[in-house]
Amino acid sequence: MKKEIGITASRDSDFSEWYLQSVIKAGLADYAPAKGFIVLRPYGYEIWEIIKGILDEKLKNLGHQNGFLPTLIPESLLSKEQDHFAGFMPEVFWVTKAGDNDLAEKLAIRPTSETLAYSMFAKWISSHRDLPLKLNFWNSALRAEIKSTKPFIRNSEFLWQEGHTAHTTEHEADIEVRMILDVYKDLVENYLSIPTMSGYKSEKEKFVGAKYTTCLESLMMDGKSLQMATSHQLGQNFAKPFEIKYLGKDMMEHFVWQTSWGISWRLIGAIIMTHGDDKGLIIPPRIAPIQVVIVPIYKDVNKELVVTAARRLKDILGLDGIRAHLDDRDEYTSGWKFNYWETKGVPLRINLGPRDVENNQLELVRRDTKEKDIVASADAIAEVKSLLSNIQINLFDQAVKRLEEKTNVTSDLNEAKILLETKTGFISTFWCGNRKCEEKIKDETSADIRLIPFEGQDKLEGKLCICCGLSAKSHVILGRAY
RNA sequence: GGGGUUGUUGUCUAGCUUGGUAUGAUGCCAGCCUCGGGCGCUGGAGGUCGCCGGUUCAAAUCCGGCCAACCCCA
Repeated sequence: MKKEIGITASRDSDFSEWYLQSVIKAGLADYAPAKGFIVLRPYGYEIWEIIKGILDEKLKNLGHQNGFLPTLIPESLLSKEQDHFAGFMPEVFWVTKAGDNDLAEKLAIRPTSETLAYSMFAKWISSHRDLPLKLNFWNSALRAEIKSTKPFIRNSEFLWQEGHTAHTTEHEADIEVRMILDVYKDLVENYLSIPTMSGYKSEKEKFVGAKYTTCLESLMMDGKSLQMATSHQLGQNFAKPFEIKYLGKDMMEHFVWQTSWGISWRLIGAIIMTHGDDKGLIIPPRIAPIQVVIVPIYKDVNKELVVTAARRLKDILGLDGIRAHLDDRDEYTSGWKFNYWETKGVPLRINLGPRDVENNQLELVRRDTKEKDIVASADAIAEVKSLLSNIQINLFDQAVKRLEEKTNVTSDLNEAKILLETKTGFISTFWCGNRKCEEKIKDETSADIRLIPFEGQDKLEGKLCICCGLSAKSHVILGRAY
């Protein structure tokens, strides 16, 4: 009350500092001793576990199986696909020694596991009966980030999931690519409450080694774009150097068609940058480690009464599958706890004091709108459930509104530049497909072609490239990206 | 890759211009107080002043190098 504690940066005037404080003060993560690395603390890890649990189930339902790959990759293996190797080279960490002895061959700490996985695929696949092979790996990847690190968004090591599949036909791999992207879209939109745009990456921006890349892009509160997920059609680019071949029904040898795809803990950063406010996090209910926190309010004389009622309430909610937590710590005042749980982004709070116990009622406080409501104890479960789903939807709707407001249409490069500076966000426009233009757009506006949306590619008649004015080949979305 | 800002106790910070015993808050510990929006009181512990070197009788302070974090631009 008297002092500025909690988050001291304003979201709208100092977004970067606000983000940092939100992450640290909510107890999600902390800086690690080694540069560029962070430590995931229990609260942050719980969010990751929940996201992981949801996605893992979806992937298994689609017939994917989990495995685990080693962390080190021999240089000769990593370099087998040349584009891939050249693309990752600048950020690879190398292991060159074992104790005091130099290694005969350098070992790369995996920046991604395509080469590892596919050296194994070559051993495991020999018949069309072995296909499709659909594997998924929950692990970490290391890519050296020396400058511009940001917790969850850009670090030298990150947690992720990488899926790797092999198929008999190109078409089947195409379908896998899109199906996975749909799974990701469902996860991000319906669980994280973050609207996404989906489409293809340009040739310049696609995954190194891929035939094409599809992606989900979302708009953060500061108007910058964040890549949420990618799903790649690898064609036979890896199958050939790795000799992943099978004997088909036609008695002939064929190379497989492959896909790879992933999401990372970046999504946690996206949640913060999409929903947070000046008090800190707001976590969508479906992925909140604590969905409802109960804060008892009492004096010495009625402590027993209130805490007993609070315990009972917590148990009742728990039995109904609601992740409820009772903060019965005696050393903090209720007012302090209100602020504490708001910073941590718990979507719903129940204030329970002597007055409420006496009147068989509760006070419900939503994190997103800060609205307070008194409800009868008998209706607690129904009210909590309805509010949680309401908050889930409201967060999504708010984000959709922002996305719409911040997506501006123009076919003039100068205007695009002005819009990017004044209104921030996305520019919806057209492009001739020429890489020179793509680079010029970046030079002039600092904005990339974030994606070539799946939608709207059939209305190109008479549309001109924003850069060169020649007739357009694609509808594209420009944005400044993380 | 280029430029800028900043490093003082767990955290934030004063002191640096003009060299001389390290400032305050918060947090932490013990006790009291008891809670409807970061309560109050008393006492206590906590420091290689980012690191290395130089100048000096004396360096948080001046000089050089290095490291790290953050910001802006490519």
